[in-house]
Amino acid sequence: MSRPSDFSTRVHRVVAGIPAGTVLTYGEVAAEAGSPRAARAVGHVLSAAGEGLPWWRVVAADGRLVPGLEEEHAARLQDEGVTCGHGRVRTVRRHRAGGDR
DNA sequence: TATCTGACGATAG
DNA sequence: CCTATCGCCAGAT
Repeated sequence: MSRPSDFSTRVHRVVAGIPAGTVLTYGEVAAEAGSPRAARAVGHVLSAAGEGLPWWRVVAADGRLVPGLEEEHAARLQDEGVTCGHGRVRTVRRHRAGGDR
């Protein structure tokens, strides 16, 4: 069957598996998808993704939110328990223990 | 098939 | 804080 590349499917699967209140970085998602260097490709996939995919749970490595959708992104994150500020994530509940930095 | 673009990451200045 | 550069990958034209 035609598949939109294993990557896009992998990314969709990973992002859809992110628990609420948790945020992962593009690099983390890319690594989970099978390519730790495909952070850029992940962003591309998310931009092409539609509803059903919690793209807002994916943020940049430096905590930066999506350019152009900072309001939307921040609103959704805060709705799940993530605090944001100035287009940037504040409190992050990473899927990895340890806390934030 | 080639080229450009982009919701990236890291380093350097 | 900012911009600039390199490296990486997938999608669109």
